Amino acid sequence: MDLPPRYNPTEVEPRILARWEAKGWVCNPASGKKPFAIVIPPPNITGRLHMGHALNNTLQDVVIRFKRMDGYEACWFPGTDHAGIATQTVVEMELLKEGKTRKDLGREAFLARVWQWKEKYGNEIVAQLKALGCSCDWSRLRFTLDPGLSHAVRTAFVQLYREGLIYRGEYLIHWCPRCETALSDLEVEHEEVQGNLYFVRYPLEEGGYVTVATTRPETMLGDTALAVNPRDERHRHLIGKTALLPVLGRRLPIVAAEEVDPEFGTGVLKITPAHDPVDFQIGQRLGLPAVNVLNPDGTLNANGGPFAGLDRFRAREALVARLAAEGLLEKVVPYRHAVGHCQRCRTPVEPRLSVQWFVRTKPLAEPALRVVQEGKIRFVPERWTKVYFDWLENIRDWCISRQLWWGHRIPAWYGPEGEIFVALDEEEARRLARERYGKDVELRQDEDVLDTWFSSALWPFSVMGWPERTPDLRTFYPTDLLITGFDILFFWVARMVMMGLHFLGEVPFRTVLITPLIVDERGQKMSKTRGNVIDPMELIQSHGADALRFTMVHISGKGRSARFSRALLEESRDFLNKIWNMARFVLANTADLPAGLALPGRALAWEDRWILSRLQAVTAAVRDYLERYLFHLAAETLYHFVWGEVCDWYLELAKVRLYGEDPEARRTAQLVLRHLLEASVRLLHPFLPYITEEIGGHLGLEVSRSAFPRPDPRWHDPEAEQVLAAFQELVREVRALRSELGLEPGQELELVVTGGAQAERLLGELGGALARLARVRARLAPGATPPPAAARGLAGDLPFFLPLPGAVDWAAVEARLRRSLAKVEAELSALEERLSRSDFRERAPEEVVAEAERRAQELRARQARLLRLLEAGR
RNA sequence: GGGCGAGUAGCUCAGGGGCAGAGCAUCCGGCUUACAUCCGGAAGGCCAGAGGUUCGAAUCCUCUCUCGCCCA
Repeated sequence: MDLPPRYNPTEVEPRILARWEAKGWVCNPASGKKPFAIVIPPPNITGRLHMGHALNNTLQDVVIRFKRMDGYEACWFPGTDHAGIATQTVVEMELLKEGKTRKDLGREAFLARVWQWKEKYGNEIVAQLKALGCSCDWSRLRFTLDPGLSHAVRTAFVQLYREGLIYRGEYLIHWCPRCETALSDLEVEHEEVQGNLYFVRYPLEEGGYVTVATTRPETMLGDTALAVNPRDERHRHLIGKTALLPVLGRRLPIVAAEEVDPEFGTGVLKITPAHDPVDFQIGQRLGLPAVNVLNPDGTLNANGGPFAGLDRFRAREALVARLAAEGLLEKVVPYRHAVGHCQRCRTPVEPRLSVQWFVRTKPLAEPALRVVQEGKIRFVPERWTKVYFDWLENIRDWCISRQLWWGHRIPAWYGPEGEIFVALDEEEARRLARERYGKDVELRQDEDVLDTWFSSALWPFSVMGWPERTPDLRTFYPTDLLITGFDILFFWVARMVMMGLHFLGEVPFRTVLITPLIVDERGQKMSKTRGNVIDPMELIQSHGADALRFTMVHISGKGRSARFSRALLEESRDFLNKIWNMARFVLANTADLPAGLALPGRALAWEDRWILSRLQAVTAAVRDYLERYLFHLAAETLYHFVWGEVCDWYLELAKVRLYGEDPEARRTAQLVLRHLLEASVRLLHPFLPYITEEIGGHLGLEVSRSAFPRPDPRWHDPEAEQVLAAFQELVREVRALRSELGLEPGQELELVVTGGAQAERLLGELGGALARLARVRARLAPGATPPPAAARGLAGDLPFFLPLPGAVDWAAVEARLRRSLAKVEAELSALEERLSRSDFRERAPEEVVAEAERRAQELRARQARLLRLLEAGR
């Protein structure tokens, strides 16, 4: 067994991964084990792994591995998302390089091209997830456009339509002129931009004019009225009069509308029902016509008059110039306002009147609110509950049709007079049409596809084969946990709850864990434009997936954002190296351990009892943290235990017996070391699957399929913990004195302990350990007086001195003693002040008072000893 | 405008009514046969500010300030 002194993840990880790949993580819904299920937030097929994925999927894998080891039928359902707009755009860009557009190819050929692209690049992210160590059941890998999932989408659509929860109609929607599709409210991001407020004069029919302020003058070509607030004294007289639209001369009635804000602009509002949501409302109410002036690509249509054919922003310039020339432009003032941008391509969106499909959300939102109120779904951290409530309480209908080609085509067919036949497939639509018309008629399927999030909303059950009542569905639905970012709380989480409840009558998951957003080390959001994006695959290649995972877990406890830095990654790498060397040490020193020896029944040393006591406490804590999804605390606990206790102390203590003369004692130390190593790799496995599996291999253990340790209260040993605490204090004091006196670190000194409760034990049973860790020959001499050349110290309740050959730097010794004294006295006086107050004694819990008294007594003893040492030195 | 989060050592952050913690950085000393990706030691804090609750507040409550975010 010849392990390199430095852990090399790039050699280990691919090897372990191949082993996992060969065996798989296939779940069996009929195993009879308690199920535990997670569905993955399906990454886009266009995507490559980013830091958010790394965080998210690491946490999911931590839970799945923990549950699997803990005896659950733990199933992690993986899959990818077709991502309508994103994917279509990527392929369109590719086509553009060949000088073609999707329209040149036609729908069928274009779709063939997208599928080709998907086959080639669409599974890259799956490979990346595997590299990260994700133990998904890859045999259950799904894609949102798979036949089964497409069937689920059509089934859901048809049912919702028949229940009246999906409708079609002409409404004002958000339109992206670049993507040339409708968008839902959520896909529009508002951004403050510097624009202008244009003050335009509208001539009145009776002579004179009124001035209207607008940020989008080009839309005035679609004006069909002006409006003022009826309570506005300044303008009330205008109501009922008629204005004339500049350039086009259209007659515009001046109407009263409560919506008009008298404070904005001049207090007169132009009404453009086809291009503004508020105007649309007013127009609907007052029966005003709506004039659409925009083509789908953002150029002005025939209604634009002389500006027809111009892009909306060019048209704006041209129109403003024309108004200025005609003396109708009163002024232009700079104005900051929020403009909606397409989430995908950042193009400013336009409100546009068009016929679209919508989901009636109120009836779906109500149950989704209730299940969270009733605690059937729990958010972690809990504060996200409120955000979820706020959105659902103010929910608006969801525009689900997209004028794209890539996606689930809307299962609606139109008859000769525009009758709608919504059906699972064309055959059923034909049947419905035949029933209606009494004969076969020409049917045309709706050209549009569904919002990608519509299929995502069905994900937790569509991956399990719904609408069939599959064994997976019966066993694993509802799933237990969903881990995702807050950015898709509305897009996805809320909608899954709505759909899950509607179609299955049960929540899709019981707990929603919301992860922070990964930002760079300066706290900046990672973005391509900022150029601060970190590629997790590059990190995996340099430091291994384990190091990345540990870093992700480390920062996962944050609130809204979590800073990633390479320094943290290196810290994780160092930890891996520490684990590796702990394993190396244990393996090398236990190679001769015969099989069949067991720990129970052996005479344990203090340090054995101590570390086993600590192990059981750590095991209990880690389990508790994992159950509560407090991953960072679990990881921190293990980090401190492995490095700070096992490696820093126990391994060093074990060396005494490993290199000693007593074969039985040596065996005991070996057995404890093996036990510790094995327990450690099991505890660490969910976080660091590769290195632990590799070490497990050397122990003859397949860690990933072994049992997660359970705490054993029989090991709980407060006495041993106390003894070791005293021991550590003594070692630290001697080391500190040695360092502060500038003594040779390696030089063996004599240590004389002159008192203290644990003294005998420490010098006797732990004498060898003391010699090794503090490099001293220790002896007990109660009441002994130190020679003039001696450094004095106090460790806990143990006064001691180190006789030194030469002169002693008394100033250094004194400084140390005085520092200790100052600390003791500060604490003591605070404690005495507290104890002297009668209300403390009366009202504080008994044990707190007792503890304070015990502590005060201890401190007084310490103080006395320090004073005596200081005095003696003079 | 409404809401949420953060403010603790030089930096990044844990902790969350009863002794103020870690890692990194700094300083001093060490290649001690698991590990220099290491080991030993030291220094470093009015826990943003002001009130309140409490025997006791970094921790709970109120307000203020600063920063970040979400929704309109």
